[in-house]
Amino acid sequence: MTTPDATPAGPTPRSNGARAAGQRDPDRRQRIARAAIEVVAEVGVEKLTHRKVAAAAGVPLGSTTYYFKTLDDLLASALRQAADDDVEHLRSWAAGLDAGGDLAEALAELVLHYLGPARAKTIVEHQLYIAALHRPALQHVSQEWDTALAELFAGYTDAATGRALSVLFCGWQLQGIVREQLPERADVEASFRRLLDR
Amino acid sequence: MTTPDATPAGPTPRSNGARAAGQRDPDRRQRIARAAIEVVAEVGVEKLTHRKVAAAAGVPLGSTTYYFKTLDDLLASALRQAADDDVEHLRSWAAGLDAGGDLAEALAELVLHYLGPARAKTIVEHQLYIAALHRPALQHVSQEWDTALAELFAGYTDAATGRALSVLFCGWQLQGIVREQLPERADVEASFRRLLDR
DNA sequence: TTCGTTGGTGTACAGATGTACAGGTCTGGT
DNA sequence: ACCAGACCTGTACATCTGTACACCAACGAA
Repeated sequence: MTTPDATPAGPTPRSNGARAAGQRDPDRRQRIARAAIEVVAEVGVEKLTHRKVAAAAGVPLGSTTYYFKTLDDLLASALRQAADDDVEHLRSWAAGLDAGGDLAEALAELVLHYLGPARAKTIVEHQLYIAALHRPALQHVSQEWDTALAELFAGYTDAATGRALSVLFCGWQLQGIVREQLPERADVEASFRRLLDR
Repeated sequence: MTTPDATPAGPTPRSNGARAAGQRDPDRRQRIARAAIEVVAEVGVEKLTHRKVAAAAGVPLGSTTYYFKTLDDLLASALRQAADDDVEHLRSWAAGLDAGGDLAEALAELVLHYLGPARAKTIVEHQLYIAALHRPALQHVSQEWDTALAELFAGYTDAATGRALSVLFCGWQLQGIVREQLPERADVEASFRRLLDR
């Protein structure tokens, strides 16, 4: 992770089968943004550097500064990317939701998914979310993120309940990521049920 | 904030009325830790440096490295200090709570306090909390923090409800610090009430 | 008084970092 | 075939960072 020589784009000017200078690579910007997310997951926001991202993305250092003028730009794109990916994931979860099913049960399942299989993703998202606190330009991305969550949940109930569900949902995530032990599914489910029952 | 010359301990070896070398100052360690909290509040964890803390605390650079071998040590102490201060604040809040009063109302009030007058404190605490994610030695501090919260709330209800209340409480805080607009007191109160009603 | 010990400071240094930029390579239009 | 411009890369540099450490001041014991 310290030396960029593991990347396919080696120091050889050309002749290498890897990508040479001048070649178009339209996805590269997004690849770099996703690599930044990866780096944040591994080392935390406070140790995010151009060089680490370049190494993780398999691109030369100059490439990261070419696509992102400043490190904050990179962080901003990473946050946006993470938010977009997550909202999309949530929508597909909602699409697969049984119409007549138990919402409290499904929400508990979702929480445990975010704290189990998708734990790394959850951690990154919270890191980026908090990083936005000192970057006014990013705050609206974070806001839209949990607004989308609230609206999604509101679709099954009403606006106020949707909001409350999203708050509780974020709370379970936040408290979950600092503990090794997952919360009891029954406890999570019961808490959602209480918000849903009138 | 760049030059440490604003501190009472100037470069003059002695003669100055300010503290000279060799003088005892038992509170200095704690003062530095609190200064670190201040710096995090201003610039975020990712830009915490020995020098900034030294400037904020009004001590020479050598002093911060004398009391805290490494920067992570400093961050750890800051987190512990913040947690201790907060738990103490919560306990005094609980002590002043009317025994027969409405808990949902009081909790909503508390949330708005953390998002209003004590907003800066809330932001720092979340920053430090998240920073602990990549520092295993610190995770138990974060855990104890919200465990204390849950136990405090459980004192008025039961263990499961206390936990749920603390989760919802953290959720409101988290979503609140990225928005300028405070949540509606009625909404917050209603959400707590739903967890409390059986 | 004398002197060892503890507490505190200023400075130096090696390493890492963000960023600019000159130059190289390819593409698409004419 | 030619060229203008877009795309991309490697490197250099000023700056900032954590940390070590030699030095000094005060205190307390003898």
